[in-house]
Amino acid sequence: MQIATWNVNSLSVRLPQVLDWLARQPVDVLCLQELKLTEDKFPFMELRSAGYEAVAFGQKTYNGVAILARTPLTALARNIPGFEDEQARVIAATVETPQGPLRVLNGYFVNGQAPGTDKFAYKMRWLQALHDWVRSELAAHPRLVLLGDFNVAPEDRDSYDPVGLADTIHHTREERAHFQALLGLGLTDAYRMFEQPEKSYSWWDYRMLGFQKNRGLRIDHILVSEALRGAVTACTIDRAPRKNPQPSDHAPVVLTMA
DNA sequence: ATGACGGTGTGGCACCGA
Repeated sequence: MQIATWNVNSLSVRLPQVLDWLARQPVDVLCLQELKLTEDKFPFMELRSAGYEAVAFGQKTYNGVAILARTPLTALARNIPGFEDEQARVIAATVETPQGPLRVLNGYFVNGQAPGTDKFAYKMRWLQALHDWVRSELAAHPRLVLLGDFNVAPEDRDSYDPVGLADTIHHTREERAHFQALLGLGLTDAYRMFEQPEKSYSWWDYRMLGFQKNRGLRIDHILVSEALRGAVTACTIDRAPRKNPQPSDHAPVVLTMA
């Protein structure tokens, strides 16, 4: 089975590309971020016609997340329980698979703007709350994936300019420590389970020919629990949609499991 | 140092993203 994550930067604009991508990459589960729309505007019908049920947690203008699946989605959760948040950043659901239930936690992690700002402090609080929640989710659901737009480049090799961008947003010691803390719960960065091309990124700035020059960051991730790790057979970044007219600035990341 | 690109809103630019 395949499960993917894609920050679409406005689902209203990108829906045709999402449908086109699903037609060519009929993944079992697709997690979306940055819907930038409310649930009353979510394209449930169009996705159903394409063979996908969906659950969505939306917001006007900013944020918004959804899970699409070919099979029913149950045990829905919105945002991090117990963490007051005005922003729609997390949706979780359980998907039935031939191997048993799979818990899917889809997050649009806080950007954080710059160290020292209120937004960065919010990012730190948010990451701590996420960590505590993921620990309890893992205890209840051994077969679990945590995926989405993490807004963290975990290592220097995940950035096109680790020296010039050292200690800037996505690259700080604090953000990376939070990423490592998630791995410390028993999660594995599926992309790094395999040999990958050098300079592999999942996001490129729209400006200054960022994609053409491959000036990007790997900030979209799929983490798998210990119970799933042995079943993972591949993890890839699909750069093709970034070449579309009117692309999202992010590319989908795809996990394949036996 | 700044802006560059793209999306959204009730707009003629500002804000946000990463």
